[in-house]
Amino acid sequence: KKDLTVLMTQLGNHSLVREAERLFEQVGDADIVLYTSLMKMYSRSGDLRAVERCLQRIIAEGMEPDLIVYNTLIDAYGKHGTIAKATRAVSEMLARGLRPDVWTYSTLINLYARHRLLTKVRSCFDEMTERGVIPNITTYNTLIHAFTSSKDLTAAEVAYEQLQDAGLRPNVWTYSSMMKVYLLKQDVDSVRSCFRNMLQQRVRPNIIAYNTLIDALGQARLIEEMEAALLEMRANDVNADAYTYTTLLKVYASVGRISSMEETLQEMREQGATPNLVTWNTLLATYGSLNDVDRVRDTLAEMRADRVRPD
RNA sequence: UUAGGUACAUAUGA
Repeated sequence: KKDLTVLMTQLGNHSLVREAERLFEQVGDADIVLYTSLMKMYSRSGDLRAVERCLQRIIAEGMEPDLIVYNTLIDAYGKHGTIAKATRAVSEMLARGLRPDVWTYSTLINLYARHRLLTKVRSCFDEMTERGVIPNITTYNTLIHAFTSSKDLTAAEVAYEQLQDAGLRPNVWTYSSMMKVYLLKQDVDSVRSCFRNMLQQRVRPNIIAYNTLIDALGQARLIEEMEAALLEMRANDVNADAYTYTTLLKVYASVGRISSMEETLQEMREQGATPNLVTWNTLLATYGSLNDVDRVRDTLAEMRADRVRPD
């Protein structure tokens, strides 16, 4: 039961969801924790109706939905539903005497950010602090991302300062987010120093931090340094993923190094990374911009042979 | 059982 609980929170893949459902029914006496992870699984697979059914079942079986159940529900509405539904879930939660916590507010901030409602993002943060709920590092990371996606890079930098003033320590998510901010400002020096700062603070860069660094160096046309970063990443036992390779393909294409791009695609397959839709689109766009119709045709055929559906 | 459940970051084109 414990294992299934953990497993389900990591699933979103449709065939595995069906498998997990079977196991769930076999377990029988599901508790609220198992139900919550089932909700998250459905949320990840985008099945909002199934998420709602979980809540109904929890109630039908005489259990009291707790704060975590509602936080999961609100997040599901934020990702796949409407703000109105999320707001209703908050009211329902309050009616049950549950108090929104730092997770609830961070979820709501993220929800408003996804809907590009920057004013609501700010008012939600203010409401949180007024009610004595202390923002944590994830709250600030969410804010930084919210400001970044609405192109208010200055606000993102202010939030970064504020989190440190509040005595919080940036984590790898924070550093990656700030590297993206500097990348968008085309300030590769700041990207580099942010990465170094992360190392200095003994925060271990993960694949996302490296990918962001590689993208920034590539966009600055610092090809040698980008390749050095890739080597350093591997030396630290971080394996390149589809994002890494797609970024490399894009960078080589942008500097007209088509053969390097093709070698990289080859290497990608040798390393067992699977080209995805974005990878194929990047290749198609490259050959398309070169008016290389034959290559476009070949690439499209390869893509289909790989069972990737063009969008 | 001092166990298991919820929020945040990276690549393409429109």
